[in-house]
Amino acid sequence: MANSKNNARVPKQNRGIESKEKIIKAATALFTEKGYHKTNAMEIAARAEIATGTFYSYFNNKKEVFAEIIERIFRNISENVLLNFELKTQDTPTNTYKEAHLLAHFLINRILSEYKVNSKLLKQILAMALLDKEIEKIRHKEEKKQIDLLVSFMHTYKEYIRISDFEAAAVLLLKCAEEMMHQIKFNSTGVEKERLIQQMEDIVLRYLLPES
Amino acid sequence: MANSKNNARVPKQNRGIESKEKIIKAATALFTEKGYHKTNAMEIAARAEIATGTFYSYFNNKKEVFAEIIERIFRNISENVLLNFELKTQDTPTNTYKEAHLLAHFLINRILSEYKVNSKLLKQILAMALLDKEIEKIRHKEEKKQIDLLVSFMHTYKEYIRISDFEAAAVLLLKCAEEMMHQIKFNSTGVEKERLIQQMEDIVLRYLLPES
Amino acid sequence: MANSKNNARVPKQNRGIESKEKIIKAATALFTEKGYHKTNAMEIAARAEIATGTFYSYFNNKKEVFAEIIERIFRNISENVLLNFELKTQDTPTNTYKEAHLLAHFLINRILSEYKVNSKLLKQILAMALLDKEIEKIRHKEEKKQIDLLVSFMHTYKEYIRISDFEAAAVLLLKCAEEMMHQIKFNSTGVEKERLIQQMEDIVLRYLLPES
Amino acid sequence: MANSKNNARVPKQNRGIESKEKIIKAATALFTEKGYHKTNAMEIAARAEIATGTFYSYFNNKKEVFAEIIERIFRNISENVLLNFELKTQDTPTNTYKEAHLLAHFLINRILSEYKVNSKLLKQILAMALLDKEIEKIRHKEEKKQIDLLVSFMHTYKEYIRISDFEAAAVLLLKCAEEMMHQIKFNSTGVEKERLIQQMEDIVLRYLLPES
DNA sequence: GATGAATGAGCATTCATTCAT
DNA sequence: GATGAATGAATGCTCATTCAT
Repeated sequence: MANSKNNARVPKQNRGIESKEKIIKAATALFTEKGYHKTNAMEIAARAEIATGTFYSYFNNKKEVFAEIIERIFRNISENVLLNFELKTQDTPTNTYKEAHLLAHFLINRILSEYKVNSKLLKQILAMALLDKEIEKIRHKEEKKQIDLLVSFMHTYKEYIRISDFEAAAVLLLKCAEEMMHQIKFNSTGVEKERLIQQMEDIVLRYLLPES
Repeated sequence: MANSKNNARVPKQNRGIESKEKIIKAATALFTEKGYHKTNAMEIAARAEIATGTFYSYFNNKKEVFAEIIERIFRNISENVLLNFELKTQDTPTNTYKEAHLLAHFLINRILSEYKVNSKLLKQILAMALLDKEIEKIRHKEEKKQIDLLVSFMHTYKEYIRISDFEAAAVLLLKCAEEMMHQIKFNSTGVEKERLIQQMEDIVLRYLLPES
Repeated sequence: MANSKNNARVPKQNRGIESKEKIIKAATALFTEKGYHKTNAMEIAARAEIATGTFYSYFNNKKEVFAEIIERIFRNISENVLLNFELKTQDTPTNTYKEAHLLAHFLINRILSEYKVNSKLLKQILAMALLDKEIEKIRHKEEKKQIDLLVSFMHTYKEYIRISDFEAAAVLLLKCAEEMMHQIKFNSTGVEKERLIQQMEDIVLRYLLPES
Repeated sequence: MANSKNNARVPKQNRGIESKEKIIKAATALFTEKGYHKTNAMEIAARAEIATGTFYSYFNNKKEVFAEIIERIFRNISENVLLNFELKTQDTPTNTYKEAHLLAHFLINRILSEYKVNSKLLKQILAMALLDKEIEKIRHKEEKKQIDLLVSFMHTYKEYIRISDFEAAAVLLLKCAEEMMHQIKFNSTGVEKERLIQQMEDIVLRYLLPES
């Protein structure tokens, strides 16, 4: 496991890049359909229409493919978030209320739009982040980015915000928004999406905005 | 899988009850130490100092032990919560502010005290609830209980509370508190426990209490 | 297997006889439903509503129960056959043709009426007689009886019969009749019962009777 | 059982074909020596000098090897029978008696020559055809072929034959011949081969030929 | 480089049989 | 005598990984 030889090939020719892409595509499909634990390397290779041996020239094991998949997903998300953030901050803000709303919308919509990820695959990612140190690390890196972004966002509007511990606030608000999103995606409690979003907005506004 | 014979032995003699307890104790230890997936039935039996066959007379497979373990944990938690709730509501409340504080403390402390569960085992439970339908069901049942309890709590103090969608509020607040607890337990972001609790309290008070 | 201790208890008290009967009844049901190989001792005991240990005080293993069951079945059959035979031979025969018909009917009806045994259990018995020496021996003993009976029957009417090798004839006719019965019971070829019986009669008459 | 993954490898390289043949050879030997039920997959693999896993890449379980073995045996038999049949019918027949004799010999000799199969293996096949639906199906397919062939044979000589229900006749004659063969092979009654064959011929001739 | 056959340790599960109560 | 819990060897099957072609 830990002492796996680090000899996974980095493809430089087109054929190699193609094979790697085929593996990742096949693995994503299988992890989504059957879950990470019930998928095995031979199966991924078969679905990717390559030989078992070829799989092992690109990845040392199943976990590496999974890691690569979630890194790509997170990279995608981060790019979208950054884009979103820049768009929002380009607008010249005029009043407090609008700012706060922006913030709330930022949180909610970003999270919602981010996780376009297939719900089954998302469950696999969340579970693996709990079970495996390496996957956990990848997820934490991503979360750190989001927190930093939110903290810097708060800084931009700090004069309109009633709280001061931006970091703790960012952690709680992001986690709360994320959980709201899971509730909606996994639909575990049966409370409707609209009601959750409305209350989430209310929480954010009341928490961040001073008495008007 | 689905067609597992429903022939798990129900111990009638003292010896049998002892064996079952030994299995659950050993399994809990191993799931905590090595995680669910890296633990196997033979190992549990060995640790419990019983034969492999004995394991399979009490449980049809590893998952059933896991299910029994978390059901016990949740039963424990529910009992504690109920106790806590009854103690709090016996006090004769005098003013709004105190009520809200009670609510906030209720949320935070309950969650904190609840999850005395070993952090590693907790991760296993959370992960399995994402990966396995049956474990998910057990967890959802528990969450439903907690939501209902919080909703009924809000009803008791409804005249002091500014919001009206108690159900959506309960879901969000519980999830947010739970996530805060996970942040503290798993210490992923490095923000200190006290700061998180303080902000959490602030969120709850601002969200629930009207302008004073 | 072979060196199993011969310590199966012979029940002398009523309770013991009852238990043994319960075991045989339960085993018969299970062998019929699930087949011999998929039935196990614990299951028989459970169905008989006795303890596993009790099973082993009456029988040394599963095969012994099976042997006892088929011995009883064969004893039953033999008694019926003998009865049938005696009834037929009491009639004072008057002409050749009638005798031959009697013989044909004897063969056909006896076989048909004999094997009232459940078709699934019959398959198990036939298979076990092929797979296991001891069961084979029990079956052969039974077949020997039937052959002897048929041979003695032929002797009684020898003046009307065109053949002389009674033993070989008995073997072939019995086997042929038995197979006809299996065809009817297991319905493998789809040829109707009546057609098979008619042709069987024809075979017997032509074979045994001289030109009239 | 029923939901066995249909992933038995079809060997493409020479090495693979060799392995599959080695498995079938080893399995045939073991089924013959020890019987189907007392043989297990690991043992077959060991005898074939391959790894357990290799066994399972070519067959999903023990039964599949058995099925393949008997299918090959039956294919062989069918080819021989067809050949035999064609040779016989090429001769220009001249009289009734000779035809009937041909038929009798066809039945007897074909059955005898067919079952060159090892007697122990034959017992296993017969038993499994009684115990297992899939094996039963394979055997029935083979029997159907033989019946059809015999019926068409009777048609060719229908003017010399006294009976009209060819299908029922074919079933009974084949079954009777088969049982005779088993008597000879398994030698259960002690009646000599020659006597049985002579009576069998007599049965067939009397049954099929009209009074001359 | 790619292939896919082979490996074999590893794991889940069963069940005939024993034996303490 | 009866009980039923305990045993543990046996077996079916999987799959990550290697390596000859």
